[in-house]
Amino acid sequence: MSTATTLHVLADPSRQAILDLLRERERPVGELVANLDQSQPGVSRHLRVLREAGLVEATRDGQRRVYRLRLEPLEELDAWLSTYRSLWTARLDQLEAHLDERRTT
Amino acid sequence: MSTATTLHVLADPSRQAILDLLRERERPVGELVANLDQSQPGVSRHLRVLREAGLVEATRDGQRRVYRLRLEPLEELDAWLSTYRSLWTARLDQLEAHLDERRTT
DNA sequence: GACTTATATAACTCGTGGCTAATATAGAAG
DNA sequence: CTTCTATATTAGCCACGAGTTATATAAGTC
Repeated sequence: MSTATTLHVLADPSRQAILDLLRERERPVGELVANLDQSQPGVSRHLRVLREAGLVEATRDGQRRVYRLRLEPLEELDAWLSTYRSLWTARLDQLEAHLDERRTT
Repeated sequence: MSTATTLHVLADPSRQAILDLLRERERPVGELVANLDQSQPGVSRHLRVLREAGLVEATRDGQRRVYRLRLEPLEELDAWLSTYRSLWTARLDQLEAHLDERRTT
């Protein structure tokens, strides 16, 4: 899944809230609905989007479906972001170098 | 600016392409247009969105406007992502611990 | 099988966002 | 002040996405 997809899926407050809940522990849909101030179909729809983006996965438990977090897309996003991270660490390095120079001269 | 805003703004291929170009060096609008296979108004509109999200900033140079990257929102995004990063580093730690245990027993 | 609970899907409405073409602004040059 | 160049804004169109209500599916209970 592309990082653009992951970004788009993450850029929704309801879905962020779902991920925040699943970050603590896996949960059935009903428990998510109870915590989310949104209709059950709405939550199910978000779960579908998250599932298709690989950000969550579900297993059946009787008539319930238990959802849990999948970290892979977040790791990919982290990798993408790291190409920018080098820019601000470089900036810090420059600052340190500058301070070093001032100290030694 | 909220991370949700940053995520939404980043979740567009055209804007990602703009940031990729600005990652190398600052550039005037015309140079971006020349590299972007999109109309000038389209690029200007994306630049506005990026500007309002704090991801780029512009300075005048005669009749041109030179755009450059701003890292702050990306750093915020990185900080947000780091709350999840601990989850997969934890996973790695567990793996290591498991391997250690196998080695010592 | 009839009924209940848990979850998913469908149908619909409504706002947002991206694209383009046309126009406006603003500085540079003559 | 007219003209040219660089960039921004506006207006209109179309697609997408989020929310809701109603309905379907599927498992559990009696």
